[in-house]
Amino acid sequence: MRSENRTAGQTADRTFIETARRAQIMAAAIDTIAELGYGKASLARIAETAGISKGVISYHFDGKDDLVRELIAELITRAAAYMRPRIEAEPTGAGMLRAYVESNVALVHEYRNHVLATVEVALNARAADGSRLFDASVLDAGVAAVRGLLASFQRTGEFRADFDPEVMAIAIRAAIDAVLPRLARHPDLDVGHHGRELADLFCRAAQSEPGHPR
Amino acid sequence: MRSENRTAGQTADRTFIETARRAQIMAAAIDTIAELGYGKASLARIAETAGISKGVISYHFDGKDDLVRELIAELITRAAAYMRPRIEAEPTGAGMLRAYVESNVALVHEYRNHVLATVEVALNARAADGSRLFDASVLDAGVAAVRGLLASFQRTGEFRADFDPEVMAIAIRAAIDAVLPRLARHPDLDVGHHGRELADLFCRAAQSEPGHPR
Amino acid sequence: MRSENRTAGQTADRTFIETARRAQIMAAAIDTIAELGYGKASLARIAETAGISKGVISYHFDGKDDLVRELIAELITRAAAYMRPRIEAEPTGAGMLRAYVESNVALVHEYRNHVLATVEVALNARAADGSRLFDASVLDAGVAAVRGLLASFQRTGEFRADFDPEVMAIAIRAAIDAVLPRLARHPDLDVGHHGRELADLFCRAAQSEPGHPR
Amino acid sequence: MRSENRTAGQTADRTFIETARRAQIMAAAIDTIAELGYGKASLARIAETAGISKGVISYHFDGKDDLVRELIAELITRAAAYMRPRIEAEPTGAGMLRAYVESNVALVHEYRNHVLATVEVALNARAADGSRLFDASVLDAGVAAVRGLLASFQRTGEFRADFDPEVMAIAIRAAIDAVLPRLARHPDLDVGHHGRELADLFCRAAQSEPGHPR
DNA sequence: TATGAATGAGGGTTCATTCAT
DNA sequence: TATGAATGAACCCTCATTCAT
Repeated sequence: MRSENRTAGQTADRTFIETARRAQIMAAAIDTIAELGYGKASLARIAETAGISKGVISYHFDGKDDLVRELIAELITRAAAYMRPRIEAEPTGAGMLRAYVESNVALVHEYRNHVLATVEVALNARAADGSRLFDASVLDAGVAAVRGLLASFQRTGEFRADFDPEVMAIAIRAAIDAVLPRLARHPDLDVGHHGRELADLFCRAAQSEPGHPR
Repeated sequence: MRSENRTAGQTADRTFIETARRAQIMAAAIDTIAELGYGKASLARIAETAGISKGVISYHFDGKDDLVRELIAELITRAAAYMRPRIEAEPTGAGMLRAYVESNVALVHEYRNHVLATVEVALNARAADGSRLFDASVLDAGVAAVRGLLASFQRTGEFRADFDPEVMAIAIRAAIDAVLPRLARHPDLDVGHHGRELADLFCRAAQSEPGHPR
Repeated sequence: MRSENRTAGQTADRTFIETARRAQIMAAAIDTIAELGYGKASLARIAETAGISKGVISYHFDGKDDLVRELIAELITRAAAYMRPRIEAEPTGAGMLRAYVESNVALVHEYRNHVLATVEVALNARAADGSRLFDASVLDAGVAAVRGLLASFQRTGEFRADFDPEVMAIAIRAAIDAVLPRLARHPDLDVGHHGRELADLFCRAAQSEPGHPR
Repeated sequence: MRSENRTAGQTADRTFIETARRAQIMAAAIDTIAELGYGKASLARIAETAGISKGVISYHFDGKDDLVRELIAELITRAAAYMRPRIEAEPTGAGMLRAYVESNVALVHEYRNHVLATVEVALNARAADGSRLFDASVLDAGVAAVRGLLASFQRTGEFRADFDPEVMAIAIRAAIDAVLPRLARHPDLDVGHHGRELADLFCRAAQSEPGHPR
């Protein structure tokens, strides 16, 4: 019944009530971590937020690590479902890059607490020996995707050939990730404007010609 | 001898041995936090790294909060000393922007663990009630400085007028800050190249003309 | 399940086992404080006395302060239940005064350790800044009650009018409170005799007439 | 040089400067204990009050226990010097009793902090194993002195024969000791009035005849 | 004589986890 | 399934004491 005993395909075996409980607990964890940070988000507080007893969490999840692991996995799934169609609908490189940036910023806006919690977990969760519970493969994957996009349109000539796609990919991801803490402190941030400005910025930096962004 | 009793000017009152011990403890704290993260960097472990007893830290610092506060303050001091002359030596906006980015990246490279530790602390240190121990004013200050630089050269016409200097400032700071975790995982990263590429990127995005970066 | 979340009425919500544990812990605390004094009665020692782990106390009580607060509250409840009916059964002022003194002395005798612990706590418990955790309102309340009794029978003329009821009330409470440490050192003290003698003493001092004590 | 190596007679051997230091430290200890209580009066705080380093105390006294021992001893000496001549000047039993009570109350008033500190120490100072550092012999001695006074005038017939001098002695000491905490909370207490009232009270209770106090 | 420095034990508290019910 | 109960380790901090200078 604990998730450790499952392979991906077994997810469907879960009872309705168990699925609901897990969702409830994860939602509580997300909000608690988003508010208090990973370090202060004890199981006791998460349980309190969820209005359940502490033991339930241990029952449904294989410990705190398992809980946060699932939390991250779910955000990734959501992000892919949200962004991929928007990107793939674009024919040009600039369009795809713009779609990537804007849809990602929108995602951050929409799933604010979830993203916040994920970042908290990814940055802070550590095993007993101090090693990172989540290596940076998640982040690396994001960078790699962007780099691939950039590089492929460098090859078509739509993007300049004289920039390092790796460096720009890192910068793009960083700029997107920076929206979150900004948003946390300035809740009335104009997210659409911010997304468009970022897309402009990187399109202008990436495109070959004198540049007619947008 | 605790730091709480001191004003800035009193720093000089410290014994030679106390200064040495404080430096030793801070160095140990920096390395420990950089390696294990803020959450796992207990005073016990810091003391172990320093090869001293746990109580010594309490003797020289007014608790863990005081220690990390000093740690941050020192990095800021170092950063200013390192970057400011390099920036102010440049006559043009593009030069200053480039100097800002490159010197900051170089700083991150040179004081890697110190920067890592500072970021860990700034992101994670929380009070008992969950509120941030260090508000984002430090980060905001960095953003504000860059935005000021950008805006002033927008007014001179050297930089384009049609971008939001706030958004670009955020992006610049984010891109620089992203070097650190990258460096942590790829120690052989070509920092000089990375810094130049970033400078190119943002100069190209900011400058008015068809663009002749560098 | 911590007491902080309860109002007075919620006491009944407690599990049977929790009620039992709380009682056990309080009993252990009472004995430990009575034996070692407040200062030496650490949670570790109290837990040891109770034969449980230290954490259990934190589980059932909201910290040490909460534990000792409850301890005091319970003694006050017990004292009132014990003394009030005995006092109110008396028709005359001298009778009430005598009942007050004798029943209080008897109470001290019967709940020796509990009273000892309460006095230890009331006198010694301090907050981190040195301020008293329990102000003297408890003691003042006792003095005020006695003073009221004295004054009311001064008005009826049964008691002399030429003494300060405040001063005598203080003396009465002090004389009663002094029984405790005496008892601690001389366990075979004749408590009944002591109570009667004290009652005689203060009746003789208070009564108007040439005095026919008892 | 530490006091452990001294017999009573060696006190005179002390350097002038040492005597001064000891007095300074004791004064600081008295004030600190009076303000914060024994439990919170760490050597560090006492040293801070005295404006000296912590080590000095360890140098002049054989640890904290030794310091507080001296503190008590000195108060006893002072008390005897203060009260004895006043008592012995009285010819009658009632006069002596009155002188005892009033001079003792006056002493408490005059050496308020010193008495407060002594009480704190006597009540709370414990050895590592929890045993009292100061047994109650000090207090017992006070009770015994009063009991002797009462009993001797019971034999002369000046005092009634039908009260237990032990019980009354305990009550008298307790009433006097109660002045201190009262005074601590009501600094403007009329000490002279309080002392006279107490003397009246006990004289009236003790004297043989229909009672003409004083 | 006096100081600053360092220690190590013990303080209260929080926490993830386990377990019987 | 879910709960309350209990544990024990680790946390930060304070303290009396020791020691070299």
